Amino acid sequence: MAESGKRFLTIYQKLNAHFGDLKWWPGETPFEIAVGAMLTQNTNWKNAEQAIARLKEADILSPESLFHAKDETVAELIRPSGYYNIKTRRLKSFLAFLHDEYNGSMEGMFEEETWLLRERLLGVNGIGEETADSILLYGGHRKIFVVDAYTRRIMGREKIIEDSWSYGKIQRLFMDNLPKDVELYNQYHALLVNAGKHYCKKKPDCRHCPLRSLESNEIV
DNA sequence: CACCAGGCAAGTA
DNA sequence: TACTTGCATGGT
Repeated sequence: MAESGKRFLTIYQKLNAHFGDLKWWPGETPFEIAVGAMLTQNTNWKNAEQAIARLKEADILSPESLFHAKDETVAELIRPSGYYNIKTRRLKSFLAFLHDEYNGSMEGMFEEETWLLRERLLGVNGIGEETADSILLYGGHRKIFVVDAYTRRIMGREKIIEDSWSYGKIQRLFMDNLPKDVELYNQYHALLVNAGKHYCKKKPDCRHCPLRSLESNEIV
C-alpha cells in the first residue's frame, strides 16, 4: 500500500473505534439486498425498509413472485420508498435480467466474474454505479468499493477529494489506497454512511456538525 | 413553509 | 462531454 493510504486507514480507524462493527448490509438475502439497493435510491433507508417489509408481508419478495406480480401491485406496495412508478419499472428491469440471463437465480448471477457482472448490471435500467456496486459488495461479497453522497461529503470536507471528481476516480482512489479486503470495504462504506448523517449538507463549517473534523475527538 | 434522504435516466446544448 | 430535469414519499 502507498504511503498516502495511511490517511484512509486513519479515518477508518477513528470511525471504526467509535461506531464499531456495523454489520452491513441491513438485509437478509442477496436478493433482498439488491431490491433494497434500488428502493433506497435518493431516499431515506427507513422508507425503503418499509417498502421491503410490505413486499415481504404480501409474500412476493422473491425473484420469481416479484417478476410475475402486476406493476400496479408492486407500485402500491413500494409506495413508501418514493418514486414508486420509476422504481417499479427499475425492479422489473432487474427481475427480467435475472430471469432471462440466470433463470431467476442470484447464485447463478454471482457466478459471473466481478467486473463483467458489474458491466452487465450497469446495462440494466435503474442500476447505476452505486447500486451495482452495492449489489456486488454487499450481496455478492465482491471486492468493490461503494461510493455515495456521504462518501463525497465526508471526503470532500476532509479535502481529500473534489466535487467534480467522477465516481470511478473516487472509487479507484479508495481501492488504490486501502488493503484489498472485502470486509474492510464493507465496513468502511457503512461507517461513512453512519458518520455522514452528522455532517450538515449546506454549512461545511457548521459548529453543530460534531464530525466536521476527524482530527477532533468530538465524534458523536 | 423549506429542506433532506445511502440515484438514475433522459433530454438538451 | 457536461449540465438540467423529473421522479415522490416521509421526517425534521
